[in-house]
Amino acid sequence: MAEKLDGEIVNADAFQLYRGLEIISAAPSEAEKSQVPHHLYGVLEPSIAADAGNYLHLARPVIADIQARGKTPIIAGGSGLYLKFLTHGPAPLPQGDAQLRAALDSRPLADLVAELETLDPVEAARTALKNRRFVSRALEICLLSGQKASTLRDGWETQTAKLAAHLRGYVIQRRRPDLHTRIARRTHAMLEGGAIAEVAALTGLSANCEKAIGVREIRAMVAGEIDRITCEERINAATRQYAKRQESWFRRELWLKPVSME
RNA sequence: GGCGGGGUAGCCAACCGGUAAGGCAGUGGUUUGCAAAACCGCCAUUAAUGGGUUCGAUUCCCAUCCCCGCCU
Repeated sequence: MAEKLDGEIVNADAFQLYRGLEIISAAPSEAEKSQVPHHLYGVLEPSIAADAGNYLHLARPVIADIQARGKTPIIAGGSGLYLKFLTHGPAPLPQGDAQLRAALDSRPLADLVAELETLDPVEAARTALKNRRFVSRALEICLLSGQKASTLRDGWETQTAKLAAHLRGYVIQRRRPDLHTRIARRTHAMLEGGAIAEVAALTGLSANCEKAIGVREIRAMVAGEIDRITCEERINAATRQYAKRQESWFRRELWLKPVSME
């Protein structure tokens, strides 16, 4: 596609962004990368924890540069939130603060909920209060900005409707059985293709990268806690669940056209 | 062949006379700043099979089949 459109590929996968996770994140191979220009693959140290905002700062200039050269940027990847930042822009909300998060993480959820309810009842009412992440972020916005998260969000939400009309996008769809078979094949190939050595070589991972599918599973196998079969099956299961969440996410991204690969 | 233990959803598993916990997997969903994350909903009218006891059994009894352990 990139060759036909005289395009260049820009990564939109949260984990392929990192150096050292290539195998486990199924990043493009050297051969693929030499075929057509690829951007934002392996550009971050796995010790740093990037977020969607950081990604946007990285991606915008790269995309602008491609366009300035008269080429077509082709954004590829599966991190729905990152992609949405690209298409909708960032909301005027404060960036996450590691120290504050650590402090919030040490408190009981009920405590955070109570504080959010007094600080910003409107936001509390529309937040999934069982989800610590969401409660914590809402609270973080209030504490960092000194304003109500609900107010900041409302101002932005109204602008999101007008999505740039020049965007064109596709979601690849496969039937579940096929998807599951391919996942199993992919996992097997990873383990045969150096994933174990790759994980063994990783040190000082950010809490973020620690979550990459395969890291925990392969470590457990190397430590002798689980056998190879179990390791493979756990990675498969985690990948299947991830793929399902991607389907859910992209299903409501109406500008994306489904392309069935039966 | 004998003795003992056991057969509960795809897998693991609890309850054990009053009408099937939980976990995993699966499935649907939430989602603007940890997102390959975090969280939420759904998911056995049915307990190896057949018979009996009982107002009522997955739970008690009998038979059969199967599995595991020990003995021969």
